[in-house]
Amino acid sequence: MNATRTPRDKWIEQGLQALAAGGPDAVRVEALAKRLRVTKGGFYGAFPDRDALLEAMLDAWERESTDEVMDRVEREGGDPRTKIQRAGVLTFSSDRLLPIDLAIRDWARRDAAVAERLRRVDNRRMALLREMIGTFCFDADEVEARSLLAFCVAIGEHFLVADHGDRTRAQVLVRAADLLLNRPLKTTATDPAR
Amino acid sequence: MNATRTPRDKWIEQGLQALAAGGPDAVRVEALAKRLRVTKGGFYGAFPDRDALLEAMLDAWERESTDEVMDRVEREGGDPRTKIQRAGVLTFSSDRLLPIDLAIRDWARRDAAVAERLRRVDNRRMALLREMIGTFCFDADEVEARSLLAFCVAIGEHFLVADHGDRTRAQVLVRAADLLLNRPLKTTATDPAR
DNA sequence: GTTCATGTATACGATGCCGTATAAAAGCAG
DNA sequence: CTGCTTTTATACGGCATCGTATACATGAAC
Repeated sequence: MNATRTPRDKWIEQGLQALAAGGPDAVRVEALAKRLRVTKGGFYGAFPDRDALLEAMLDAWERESTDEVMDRVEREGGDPRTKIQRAGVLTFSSDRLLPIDLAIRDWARRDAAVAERLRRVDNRRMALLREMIGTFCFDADEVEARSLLAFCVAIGEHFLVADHGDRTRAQVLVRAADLLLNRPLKTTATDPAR
Repeated sequence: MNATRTPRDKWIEQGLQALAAGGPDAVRVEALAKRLRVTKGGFYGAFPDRDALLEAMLDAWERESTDEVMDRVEREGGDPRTKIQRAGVLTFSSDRLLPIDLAIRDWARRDAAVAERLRRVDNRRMALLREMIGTFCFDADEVEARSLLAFCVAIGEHFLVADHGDRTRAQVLVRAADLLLNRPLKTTATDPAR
């Protein structure tokens, strides 16, 4: 019936890899074909044109990075903090999803349709963050601010190249997470006494 | 003596605009020539090849976004917080520098040489942040964490598309800045009493 | 105004890419 | 095995781009 020797999914997956590695401009039909050890002949049977592949890639990414992650987070349960941490791990520690995510963010700066998709995804992630931070912080404005900070650091961290002296980036991130996610947020500082 | 009708600088500037608008792949000799209302004939008198232009663009950007900004910050003086805020304004509120900065960050994820330049720039910015935050926070680890948070939000903010309900992004950012940069960092929350 | 250097236009070959057309090949049904 | 369907290879036209070559134009020096 349907043979489908190298199916749509293979093109989409290879396209996402190319996107992650070189941005949307790197998603080129013939290059993907080469990596699939095939010529582009079959591509135009699976997709009308290159734009259709880009759309399908975005569909796949959106589904994978919302529904699938959320499903797993909910299914495995746990308290709010555990859930949000798992969501973070599932998307931002994934060698697979993270580079795609970052590439799409840059892409979204130049393409309104991509930005619209990213908005849906980001809003769901922000909702998770709000929920978690709202369990220990009761000022709605501050919840929003902390959520934004947490999200920005999860993303922005990968766009910074600064060093931290003796410390590793991971160590600094742990401390930053403490500041944002621990209840008292006691500061070391400012000793009004002296 | 030297005529230089459309000099190197024009090509570099136009190249940076193209970079900001479409990433490194958008820096194409003939496209730049068109925008300069010229053909590419003269380009290869000013640069040996396209790569030389990219290098020159990075040189110009690096100089402009470190030395020039730092010079102005130092020259105009003020207390630490004023200085760091001015540095932030000069680079991240500039309609000119900001898009270039973001494009270079994405570029750096794929090109080690670009990443090395960005490292120099980011390290100088982090030094400013540490200096400022160190004026009210005396735990070195926390200074580092807050500096990273501040930097990440300055960058990451532009890669997020989430909404914030009734609030504007700017309002949430103000609150976030309060959390990071105001001394007590007292949290609303957690009332250990109840 | 003549001369010279330098920037500029135009034409060229080479490459890489898209999308189409057509023929070969490989799987499936009977 | 035969015939049909689906995937693949190959070849093509068209376009954009790079970098080179060469002739033209323009400003500066004299």
